[in-house]
Amino acid sequence: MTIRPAGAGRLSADDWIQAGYAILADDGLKALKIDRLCSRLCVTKGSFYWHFKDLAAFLKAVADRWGASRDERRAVIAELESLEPRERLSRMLDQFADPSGWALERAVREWARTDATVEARVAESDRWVFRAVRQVFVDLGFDADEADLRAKMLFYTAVGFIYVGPQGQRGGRRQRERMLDALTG
Amino acid sequence: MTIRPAGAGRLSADDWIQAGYAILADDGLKALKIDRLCSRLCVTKGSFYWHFKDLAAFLKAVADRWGASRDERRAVIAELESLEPRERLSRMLDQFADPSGWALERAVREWARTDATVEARVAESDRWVFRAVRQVFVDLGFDADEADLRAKMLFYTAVGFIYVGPQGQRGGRRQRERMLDALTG
DNA sequence: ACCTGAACACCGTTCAAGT
DNA sequence: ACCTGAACACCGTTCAAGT
Repeated sequence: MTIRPAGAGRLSADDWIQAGYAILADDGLKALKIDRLCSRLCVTKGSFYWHFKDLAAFLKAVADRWGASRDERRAVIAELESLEPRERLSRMLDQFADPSGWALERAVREWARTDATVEARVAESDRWVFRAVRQVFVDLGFDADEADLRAKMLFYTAVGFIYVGPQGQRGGRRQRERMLDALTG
Repeated sequence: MTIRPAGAGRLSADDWIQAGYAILADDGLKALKIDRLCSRLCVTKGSFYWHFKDLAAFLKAVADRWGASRDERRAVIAELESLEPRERLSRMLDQFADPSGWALERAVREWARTDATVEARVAESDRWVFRAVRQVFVDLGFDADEADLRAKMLFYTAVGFIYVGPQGQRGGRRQRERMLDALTG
């Protein structure tokens, strides 16, 4: 939230991870260099190596943190279980429609292409979310095949949207609801 | 297609670009280093700098080549115009369902996140394809709003699939056709 | 405990010299 | 025309020394 002013006390590992998140979201994995982190945090490289063994350890810490934030989102979605299916779907989609995490999400998926650990985390998160979406369609009374198909359409649409960004007319929440109506009707 | 055997004559700029494609698809943009290209082609760095001004010029050449291959695909899709809409959609989706280009497609989209030129090319390609898909739904008799919505669902589903890979049961062509039936019905 | 500053290895880049 | 091989600048890494 607040940017650490230059010379405002010592840093924690957390400060480095936050800065890593920001660089990742702004300019992607390629830009995530120690020098860049240092200039952002107004310290020299030695400081980095006091907090982290090496770049790989730092990146692992960043990935762990991302995994933790995914676990939080999973908990939020799990709590929707008590809602009726159509409403549950609506709330799930709200989670994805928030653009504030898209840049980071893309960056992490990009990262996953060249890092097996990150890839495994992303894949596990995808599987969990997909199953939750499929379950909604099962709860709506569709048979296994039909639920699978409809869950795919919705899930891939959401991921695809994060990558491509808005196309065509401005849709917004209204169009999202119409899409859900089409998929659940 | 064929790998250039070590010591088999001199290289062309084209050989470098091919090697670049392969590295990009295999291990992403981060792995696209001059040293890596050289060891793949069995030459030293000086050779690279005879063919290309610098790394940026090489990357531009690779991007141009990708743009050219997109123009070819665009032409293929444009030629489908004479087909009836439902069949046209089926053929379009066949273009996307071929996994052989997915790794490169992801790599180029990843690249686009940190390169404005590549980003512009990808965005233009996306716009063109999206409009072609939307036109099919218009031709099927849907009004502008409905065609826009259905085109989004199909387009984002295709892009999302390329990123996430198969989820749930094995779908294949049969499930693709069922999805098209659902979207066009 | 946390950081500086200088040192060293690696990859992008240059260039004179080779065939 | 096309390539080698050695040189140099940059960023990841180390470490003795500072507060």
